[in-house]
Amino acid sequence: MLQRSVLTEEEQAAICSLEGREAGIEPHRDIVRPGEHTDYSCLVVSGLAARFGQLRDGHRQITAIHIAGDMCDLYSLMLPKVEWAIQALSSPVKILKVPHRDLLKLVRAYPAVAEAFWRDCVADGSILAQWVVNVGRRDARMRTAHLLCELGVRMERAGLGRRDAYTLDIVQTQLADALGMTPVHMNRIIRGLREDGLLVTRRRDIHITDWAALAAAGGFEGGYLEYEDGPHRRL
Amino acid sequence: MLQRSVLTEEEQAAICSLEGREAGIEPHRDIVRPGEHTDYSCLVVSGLAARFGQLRDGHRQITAIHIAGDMCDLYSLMLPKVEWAIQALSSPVKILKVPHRDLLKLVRAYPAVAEAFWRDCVADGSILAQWVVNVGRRDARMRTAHLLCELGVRMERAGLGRRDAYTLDIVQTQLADALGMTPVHMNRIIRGLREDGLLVTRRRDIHITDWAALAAAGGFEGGYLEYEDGPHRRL
DNA sequence: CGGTCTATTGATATGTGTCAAAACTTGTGG
DNA sequence: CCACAAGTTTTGACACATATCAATAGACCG
Repeated sequence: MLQRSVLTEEEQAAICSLEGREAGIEPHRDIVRPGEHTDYSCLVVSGLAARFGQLRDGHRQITAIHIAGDMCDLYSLMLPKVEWAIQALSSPVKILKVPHRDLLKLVRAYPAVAEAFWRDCVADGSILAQWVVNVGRRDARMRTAHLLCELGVRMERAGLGRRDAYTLDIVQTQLADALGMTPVHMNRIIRGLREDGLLVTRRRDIHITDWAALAAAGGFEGGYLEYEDGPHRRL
Repeated sequence: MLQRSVLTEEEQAAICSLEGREAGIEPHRDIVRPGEHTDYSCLVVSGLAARFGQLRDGHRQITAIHIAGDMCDLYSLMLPKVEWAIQALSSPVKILKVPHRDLLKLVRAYPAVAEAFWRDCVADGSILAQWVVNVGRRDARMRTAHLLCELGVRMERAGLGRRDAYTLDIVQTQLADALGMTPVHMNRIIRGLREDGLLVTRRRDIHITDWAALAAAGGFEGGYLEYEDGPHRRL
């Protein structure tokens, strides 16, 4: 988040001085449960977390994938009653629970920090809007390519690998849940991408052998992930 | 937006004193163009506006429908480079363009106003997350029912009608663009809902004759549209 | 009263879901 | 180090929802 905003040293120090309770969450275990009032937000320290909605029949749709360094559930600071679940994905996830009380004290003391957090929520919303486009108007192959590109760019930016070579600790069924399709179909799509020489997977490692081709196959334009400084960031 | 947050009279007055340039936008005309840096956000005064993303092949996906009273493109206050378009829907739309400069001055003078705007962005994100679920995991009929329920609740809350009887100045093709489907299929789905006695349409008026049934058909649970006061809204 | 949108309908094509089973991994305990 | 269990990936055959193409009918507007 700190990359997205311009903050003074004092403000950065204030953020870093936040204390929280560390917790390790087992795969498939809830970090946040829907319908609850939460009084903390979580920083993902390591691993992957996913936010998702669930239908009565049990089908689930992942609405966000959070990587290390993401503040997940920052939304709840403004709307404490959450309507979704957040779970650890495949591996144990380490999170830091930061009480809302401390966060609010911080944002009220430093308006620029409030704006940084606010900007973070907006960035999350921009990705969400892309996901709507993805799921609504792209076919399975495009969707998959698009998501893999998005995750690559985000991973690289977070210092977790290169955009064309990163580790995604996630299972095909979960990928399918993020892309609104069936695990079976997910598998066939991935096979197709591999057969076309766009990517190689080994274990949980993704190696995009032809970035340009994958980006083209997904209609990926990374603009929505850029957060260049506007002229009016600071007072 | 003012309904979602608790503000003092002074703060409310400050918001209401914002001045902007009024403008009328013809149907299908852009309010905001993608790739631009904007220096204002828009309040929708009357009519409907839609935010959408576009694919190279021309297909579009609506990612938000803004009704009168909505602040559209508030996102751009935090990320001025917008990656989407916002257009007027079927009828002329009246908007009020409020310069970012004034908005920033306001939020920096009144932290509670900043939080109110921030909360507004988060509310938009909550709807967006629901749309991902909608498009990703519900079939055409459910999706349609769900959206009609959502719009009903939002219309009612905005004082623009009743949840089961409101005017939606929108064309079937645009509804299809919001739901990620074909105009032809959209038409068949609406016919189905009518034949099942769930709703009646006349002109642009929607009359939901059996709210409970429509909500059930859409798996609609309005929780994500509720913004009850948390205990820590004010200092 | 003709022209341009919009809504409606039909026939057919296709992408994706569903069901079912086999092959492969990974981890665990003997 | 092997054997087994549980989870994951892969494959096939088939069903079904939705897209596509094409045409007609109706609404609205100048």
